[in-house]
Amino acid sequence: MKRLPVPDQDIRLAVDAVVFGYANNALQVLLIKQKFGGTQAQWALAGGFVRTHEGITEAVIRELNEETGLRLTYLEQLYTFGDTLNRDPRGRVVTVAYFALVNALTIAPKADTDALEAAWFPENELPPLAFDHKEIVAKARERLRAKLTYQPIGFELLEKTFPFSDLENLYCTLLGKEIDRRNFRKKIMAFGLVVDTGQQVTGKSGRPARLFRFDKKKYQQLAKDGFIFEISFA
Amino acid sequence: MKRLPVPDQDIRLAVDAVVFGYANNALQVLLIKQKFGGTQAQWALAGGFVRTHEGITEAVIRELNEETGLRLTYLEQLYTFGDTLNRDPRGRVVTVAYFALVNALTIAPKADTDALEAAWFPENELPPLAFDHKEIVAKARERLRAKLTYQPIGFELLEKTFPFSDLENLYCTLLGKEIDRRNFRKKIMAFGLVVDTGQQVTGKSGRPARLFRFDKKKYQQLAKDGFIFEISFA
DNA sequence: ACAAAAGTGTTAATCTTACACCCATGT
DNA sequence: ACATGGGTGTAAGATTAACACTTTTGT
Repeated sequence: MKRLPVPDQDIRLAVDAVVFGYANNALQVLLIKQKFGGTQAQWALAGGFVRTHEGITEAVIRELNEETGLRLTYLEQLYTFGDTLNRDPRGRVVTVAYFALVNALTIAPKADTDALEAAWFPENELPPLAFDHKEIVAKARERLRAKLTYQPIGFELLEKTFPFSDLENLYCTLLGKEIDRRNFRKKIMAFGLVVDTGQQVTGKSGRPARLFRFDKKKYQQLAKDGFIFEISFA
Repeated sequence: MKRLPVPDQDIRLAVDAVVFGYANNALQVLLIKQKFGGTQAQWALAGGFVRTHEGITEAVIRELNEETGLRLTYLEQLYTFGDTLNRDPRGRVVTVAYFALVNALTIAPKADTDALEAAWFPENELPPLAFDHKEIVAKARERLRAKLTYQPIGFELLEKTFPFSDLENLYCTLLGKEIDRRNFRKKIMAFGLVVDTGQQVTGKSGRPARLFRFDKKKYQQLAKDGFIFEISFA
């Protein structure tokens, strides 16, 4: 088979991931301290260059694993940043950004690989970021806000079983709105996708909370038939 | 300034555009007959390789202009296809796909440039497509369906002034639903974004239709303040 | 007994749906 | 006069929004 012509191009392809977690009633963003730059090392998103023989999604998963060992609960492509020619001082780099969620802020420190330091920052206390990563985080934040209202994505930020108030808080915090607790519970429960595990959680002050679980299988079943998890607020 | 290291990578970056038009009560897709392949030349999306010193959006616009001379009414990034290593026989090619709309199916034949042939196909009569372009079109189609219900994107497929029935038809056709004409008109009019131009269009049989116009400026103003053009159907 | 958080129903208002006839023009 | 597509209102049903007190535990 004839090898068809391919153009000369001096463009690198990278991937970056905006990983969100939820802790202390606040949205947290995962950042990595860059290797290069010495004392001026900046914080940046997890990511790196795509290898010639790996898919781009494969590449993000690999980079995230190398840098943090995190176990993701959700991953989707976000947007490709390639309109700015000098986003990266190393040359022309186009990056495919991903949007990821985790339900536990556990970073496995891996001394043997390339990450110097990985840490969680509350979204309103982000340090200065490398490249155009601030813009990428903003886009991811917007995606998160939007998806919360039409996909059951909030559950991916909570542990498998959770008290209902955690869910309430998550929605209030991430959407920046006060939400009527009674109406919220009614709406969520009406889907029939959140089930009572029977367990209770005690320990804190106040009445013990029951623990709930999101029935993901049932959701995926329904989603196939065109069901949309949609929730709106006053 | 020290030149930082950049990896060896043998990946090309391309852009492709799914351009939709609306004519004869049907959604139309713009396709280009590929230059290479001789008698086996296949139809494909408009697109090509990104140049080292141009932005990716710039690249789609350039390619579209070179190949068709089309005047777009809407353009946004769709998705980046880079998980399949052999999507392109020429080697590892990652493509950033764009989603575009036009309100007139006018292709300027440009003999001097690279396009052999460009043509519109109704969405249900697409020929076999090159690479994974079928998948890309499917994704764009899905985006179109989704956006129709929460962004005033349908207007981009109509001429500047249009009879209301065109808008009705467009929604019915593209969403594959029967829509109550009275309710539809009420909902659309309630936004206050579609204004009567006072003109009428006659010529066809039946009562003459008034011509309307979408007030894009007003929409953009409202959109800044968080307004969402949302429309749902029974 | 009190503090702290969890849990729960009803009503009014709004929005959505279903539905059928008259109007203005060309032939 | 009739055929063709354009234009319009109302009533019943469904959904959403507003609102406050009781329950269970720990201290």
